[in-house]
Amino acid sequence: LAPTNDKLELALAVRPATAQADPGELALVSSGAPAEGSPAPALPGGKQVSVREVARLAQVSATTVSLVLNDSPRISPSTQKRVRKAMEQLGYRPNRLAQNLSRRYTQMIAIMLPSLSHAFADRYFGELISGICDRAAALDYKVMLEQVTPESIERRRHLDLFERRFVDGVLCLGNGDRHGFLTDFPAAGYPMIAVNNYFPQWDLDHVVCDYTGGAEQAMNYLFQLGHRRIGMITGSSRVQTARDVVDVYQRTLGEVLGEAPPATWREDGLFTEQGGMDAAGRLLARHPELTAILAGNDKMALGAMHYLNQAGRRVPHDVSVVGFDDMNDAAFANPALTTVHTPLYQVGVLSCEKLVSRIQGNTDRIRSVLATHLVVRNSTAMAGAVTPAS
Amino acid sequence: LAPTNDKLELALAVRPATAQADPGELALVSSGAPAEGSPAPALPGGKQVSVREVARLAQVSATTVSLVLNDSPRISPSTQKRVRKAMEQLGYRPNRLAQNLSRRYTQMIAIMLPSLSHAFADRYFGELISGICDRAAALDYKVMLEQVTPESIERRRHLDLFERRFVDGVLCLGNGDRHGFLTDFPAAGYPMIAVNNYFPQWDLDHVVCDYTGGAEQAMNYLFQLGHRRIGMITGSSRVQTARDVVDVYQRTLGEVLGEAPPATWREDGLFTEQGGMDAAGRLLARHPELTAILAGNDKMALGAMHYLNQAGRRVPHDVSVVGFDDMNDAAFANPALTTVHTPLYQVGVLSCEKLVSRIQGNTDRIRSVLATHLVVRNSTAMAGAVTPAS
DNA sequence: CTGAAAGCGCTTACAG
DNA sequence: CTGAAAGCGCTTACAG
Repeated sequence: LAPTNDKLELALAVRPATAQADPGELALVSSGAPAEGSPAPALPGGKQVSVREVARLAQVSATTVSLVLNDSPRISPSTQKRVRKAMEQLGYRPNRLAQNLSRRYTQMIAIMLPSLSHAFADRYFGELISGICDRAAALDYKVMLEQVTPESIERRRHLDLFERRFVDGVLCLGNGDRHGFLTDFPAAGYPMIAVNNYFPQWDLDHVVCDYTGGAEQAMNYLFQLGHRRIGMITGSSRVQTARDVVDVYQRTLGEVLGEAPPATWREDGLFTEQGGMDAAGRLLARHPELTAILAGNDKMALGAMHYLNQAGRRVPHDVSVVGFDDMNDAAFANPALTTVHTPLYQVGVLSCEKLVSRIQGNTDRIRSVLATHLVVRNSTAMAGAVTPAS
Repeated sequence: LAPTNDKLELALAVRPATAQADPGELALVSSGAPAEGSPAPALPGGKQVSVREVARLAQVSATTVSLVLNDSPRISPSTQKRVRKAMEQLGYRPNRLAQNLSRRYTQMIAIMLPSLSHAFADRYFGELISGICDRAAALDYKVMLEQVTPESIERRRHLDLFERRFVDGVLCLGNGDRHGFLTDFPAAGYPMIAVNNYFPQWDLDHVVCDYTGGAEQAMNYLFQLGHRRIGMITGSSRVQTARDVVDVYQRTLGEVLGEAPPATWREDGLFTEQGGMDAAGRLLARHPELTAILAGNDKMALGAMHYLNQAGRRVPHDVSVVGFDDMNDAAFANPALTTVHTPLYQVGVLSCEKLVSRIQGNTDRIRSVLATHLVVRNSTAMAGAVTPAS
């Protein structure tokens, strides 16, 4: 917005109490404010202008107004123009509630997440939601935010969004194997897509990042640097994509070592900074000979680095650390974090797109996988002058 | 959810294609699935059950059903019971669209933010939104997410949410002085609250953190540590709360020094990690004698620490750094960041609460300020064996 | 304490 | 190409 525009808007909207500031400009603008052509939006309490008013002014029926509103080709250009002018003149804005009630859809979708406290305070969800919202806006869908609680699931209220006609479709984020309620949506015929997780046991529509491919790149890179004693901080074992990363870790390391890596090289980090910090502590207390750590997400990686710093072990000289996700601040950690980039924003965009196409009748199965790639920064180095085997 | 529950839900919802897995359990459960008493939610395409159906079954009028639904005291306990049973039996769910159209409100609010790309990928917004959503859920309001673009403002479409009856009120986050459109809401009589910023020039309702108080604590702490040559990385100059922090910095430092600190001790960091990193670079190139830096938010502080690390200047030994916000990862930075805690989650909660009370008729002005406090961690130390004045 | 009727503001067959 | 009428599924005076 140019400053000029701002001032104009301000002047139009300013309250009497503050109107004395800068009288020159205000006078100028306010004389133009009640101009003939300017739309007069209904104040609350005042009567909303409806199709009827428009119809009267344009000398047509309400039906015709509605058809014009919906770009029906059946209306002659001349009446169309007349109707549009009337709408303009009255500042007519179609009531979406009424439209929704008549049509059979709402042009609204919901983002559904588990009610972790401070759920959105997380870049992980933030990126996904950003992508969803941007795409939804482009497709002229509105988006609702819905937190699903254990209690709401138990009472089967998670279907309310559909049953009470709030939305046409739902995008589910942050779910794991415990969330059997997800299957209720397809079972009832309601459009749903699982975002950035998938469920082999339920065969749900989903859009995910390629965690397996990313983990392979990360492990290969560590191998190339000469690392063999590699620990892992795992995320939730109830999330398939998290298990995928562990599987790759186990398989590739097993191949390189010639035998399965010991289970004690793995620790659960709960997907949090604190968890990652604690896990790193347990891991290195038990196995000081580890030269590298793969973490299931960046938050755990940052927690691990925090521990290592405090414990006086230098990253990457003593221990290399690799994260997963490439959150915005990974690049600004000390040292900057080597991590697998997951295109979460794009996952959001694509899932929104797919959901809308499903809503609009497309019945293809949705199994989208977006590529990931390793981003090498400064938290990894050659496995070097390291402690002898303990 | 207990595992048992999950399994039950799964079984109910499972598709034929996958139904062969674990036949024993499925058989058990599926025989119970079509039980008599269970509600039969309308499938899409199938007829939705309406007040009329309930009325018929309960042998009353639609009016009565509606009154029961709205807990009117005018209905006798006996018919009330009868109607409720009918609703239960039919799995009746009131259509919210129809309710909204009849009533004069929607029980929906919108969170409005500027369309920064990846807007939500930020803990700052995340905390606020979490607070808003939690409170809204408790108050039985739904929340919509709306990104406002320069284009939508120019076409005055930001009022659409009200004019087209999407929402009853709006919460505006992330705005600055350029966003004159904010005044349009109160001017049109629409409930709006500015969240975590305020606008002396427009006198809008708002809920904010006490940035001034927080900045005073931070500066006093630095003074106590012996710092005098303190640089500042500023946020946007178009945001009042950001200006408040700069004002405190200038005023208190001026008092201590006996004269205004040089303008060259300040640099703009654009509220981002990268900006903070660059600003720190410019600042210390010009003024290597600075012993401390106050940053307008944590992201800039982390950027500054990243620069200092790279430049071989140790935090806090050589340079102390103080942030603002206390984002979740501040505690896990290396070193852990000393910062001013801003209760963003609570700001979200309170603004939602105030908005709803405004919607429900309360006309008091809203000027809420929530206390902030300094959190001392490891990025600050005594101004010690430092370079002589240059 | 309960019901018949009108209305919320659109859309959609149907008829012409 | 256009309109009268019914309908979406509720709520709300109003009457009794």
